[in-house]
Amino acid sequence: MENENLRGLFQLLTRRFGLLNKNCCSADGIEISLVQSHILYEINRQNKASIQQIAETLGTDITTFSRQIQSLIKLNLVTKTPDAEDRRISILSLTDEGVKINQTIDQQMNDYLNEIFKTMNEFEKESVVRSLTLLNDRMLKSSVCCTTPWG
Amino acid sequence: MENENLRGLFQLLTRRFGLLNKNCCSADGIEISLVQSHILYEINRQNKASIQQIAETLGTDITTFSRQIQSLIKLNLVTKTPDAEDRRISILSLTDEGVKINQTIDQQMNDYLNEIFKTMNEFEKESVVRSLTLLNDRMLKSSVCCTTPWG
DNA sequence: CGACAATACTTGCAAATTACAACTTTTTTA
DNA sequence: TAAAAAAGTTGTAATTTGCAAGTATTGTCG
Repeated sequence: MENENLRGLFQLLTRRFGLLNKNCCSADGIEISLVQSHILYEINRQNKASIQQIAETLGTDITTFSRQIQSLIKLNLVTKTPDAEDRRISILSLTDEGVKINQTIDQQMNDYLNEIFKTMNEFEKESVVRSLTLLNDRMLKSSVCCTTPWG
Repeated sequence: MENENLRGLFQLLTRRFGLLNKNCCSADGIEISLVQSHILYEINRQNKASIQQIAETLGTDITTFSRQIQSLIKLNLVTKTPDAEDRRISILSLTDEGVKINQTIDQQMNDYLNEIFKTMNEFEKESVVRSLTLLNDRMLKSSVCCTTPWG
């Protein structure tokens, strides 16, 4: 069990999910990129997070991220609020429009994924969900590489 | 079981794997990008594939891909051979150096992943591997979106 | 207190990445 | 055999990205 081709499994899975994400996710007439959808997702997931926090979570250079946020603000999907206690910090949040787009994408992705899961029986489905959850948990806790204080 | 947050599971998993991939994979003094590592991986996986086949598999525009291949040829990691039967087609393959780099990255990624899997017991491990395999299979066969004739 | 370092973010600039249009070459079709 | 189609390549322009250097605010320490 030590010499599985784990990389291959992950590589294919992430690529297929990436393709799904890439082709399938615009909403309400607004076309946003894969990167932008990740940002919206993460702003929503981490409540009241700063620019730096989200940038680190996504593994993006902060200067790049700063500009990405500027774009999303122009699209009226994100807002920046100065932190009350430390005015250097900008707290990010989604606008109503941003929330809506994020939900729409969520819905679409879940629909697609459910479509795939429909080909499995209840036992397989449950096992897959449990496995992905477990993996996420262990990768989060791993000190190997690639984790930030904000998961 | 219908309203799982499947998207969230996939989003986190693929991001974490992406970070792993991003930070952890250069080899033999050659720094290659994430995109390049995917290309090497895929050229190796699909034997004797054409430029178009790999480009489609990876969901990359063919003009972009053409230039990516040019870069990899300059790095002496990939070669292009005209197809004997149809001279419009270029068959891609890895050079010895390319094979070596790909193997090194494989090794590194598998080491990291094994490190993560070490925190699981044998039953969990097996269940996760089986789940990922099943998922890959079903996504490959899915007509929903995002599959090419070459998987 | 006050200078100096550190932190959070932003902008200048240059390089890398990407994609559409238009092109060449070769093969297929009718 | 002429026209259409397919596989790649290049021109060009827009977008994305990251390092260096900047501003503004906060923390530190003599």
